[in-house]
Amino acid sequence: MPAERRKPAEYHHGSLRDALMRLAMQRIAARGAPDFTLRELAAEAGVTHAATYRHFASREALLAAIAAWGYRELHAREAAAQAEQGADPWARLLVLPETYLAFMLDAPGAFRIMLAHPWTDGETWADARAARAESYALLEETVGTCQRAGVLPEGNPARLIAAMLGVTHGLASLWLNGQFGVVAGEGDATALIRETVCASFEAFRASDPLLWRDA
Amino acid sequence: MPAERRKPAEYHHGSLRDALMRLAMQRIAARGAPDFTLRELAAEAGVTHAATYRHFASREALLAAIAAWGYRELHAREAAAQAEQGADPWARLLVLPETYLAFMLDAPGAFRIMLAHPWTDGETWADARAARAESYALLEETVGTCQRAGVLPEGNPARLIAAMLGVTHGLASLWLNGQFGVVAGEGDATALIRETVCASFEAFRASDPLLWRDA
DNA sequence: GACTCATGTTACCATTGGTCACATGCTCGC
DNA sequence: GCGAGCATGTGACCAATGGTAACATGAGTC
Repeated sequence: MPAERRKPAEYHHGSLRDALMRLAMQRIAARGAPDFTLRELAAEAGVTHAATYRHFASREALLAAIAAWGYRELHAREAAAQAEQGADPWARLLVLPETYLAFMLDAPGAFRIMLAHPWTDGETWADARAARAESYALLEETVGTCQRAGVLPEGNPARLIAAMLGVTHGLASLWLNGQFGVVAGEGDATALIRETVCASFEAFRASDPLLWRDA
Repeated sequence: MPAERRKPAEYHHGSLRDALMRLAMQRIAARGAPDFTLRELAAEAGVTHAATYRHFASREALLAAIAAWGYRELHAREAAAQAEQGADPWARLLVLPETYLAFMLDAPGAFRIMLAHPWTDGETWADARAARAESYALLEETVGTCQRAGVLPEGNPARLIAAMLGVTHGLASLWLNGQFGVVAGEGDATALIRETVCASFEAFRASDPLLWRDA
């Protein structure tokens, strides 16, 4: 981490914005909550806390920037993973939760802000919201393709999407909050999660189309 | 809310602890995050902020108390709902997410602390953790009964539980964080959630037992 | 080499969570 | 019925925090 800290001789940091985001994500991941201090972050970057306000309008804005980055990165990884899968719609669908969970392990700090942090309304989170919408659109599109190809049951796609997003996001959320041990005991939780998500998707695929029809 | 505020004449509030918890839950529900101030809470209860420390060791302890109360209340409601269902194992299982989601609508403030707030380690959250474990045990037991009765596929119960808890908790979490509109558009989100959870459970019930077997 | 703009610093502020010594009043043994 | 003791509330105080503003420094440009 001393890589972040500039030598005192230099006045300008060079990439303070990125450094602050990295440090914040490290701390969120380590402490399980965004309970760092701007002063603490700035100090580790070798800078006064007031300097942070040159790059982020507020502490909350730092978090929002992390969330936006996270959703964009996730979206990029999902798109790349789908490209590798070729044309098989089911493979392209299954790769989404896979990437989602892998990203959670790679960047738990960002993930926590993305899905366990209350985004207060207002301008601050607008960018993050846009990035999130993009990421969700990919899932919608992929599910639509699957339904048209007959590899997912007919019915209201919103229901299928909700179910899939629910399992994936739900297990991720449980894992992030350390609530997973309660239900699954010890052992390789991440493998269990991946396999459970996959099993659920298969269950949805083979399910009765009547289940997903609107009332 | 003036019910909370004692008349200035009286020195003792009478039930300050409960009043503070109620007020905190109101604010969390309204603001979507536990970003209230102890002073603000105390003022509305008609009391100095220092008085709160007679009832809670810290701000965090207040949140922990709310979480513990929430899990105990949830557990009580689940047990009561099951009792009403008689002996049918499947009905007793389905009533659990139903109660879970209904409680979320009744007490969104508590719910948010229960599942979207990082419980830092330590003594503070010990009570909440115990209450949570109790609540989860009920699900485990019910799923076990269903498997033995043949209304749920064979296989590692931990996987089935994870899947069920995943959808339920995941959709609840998405709803709480206002992320549900992104996938489902407008309309009665709560009905969609309930029905999606139910559909998922049915899909799991009718699924191939091989899906849930350990690798 | 002077102008300028981005970036960082110092000094400052109000607010917050938390503590402490003191005040008040309910309750229970006598 | 009354005094002691304990739970509960108060007021004054503290260090730390997020945030702001005026000033300093440096890099790039003409």
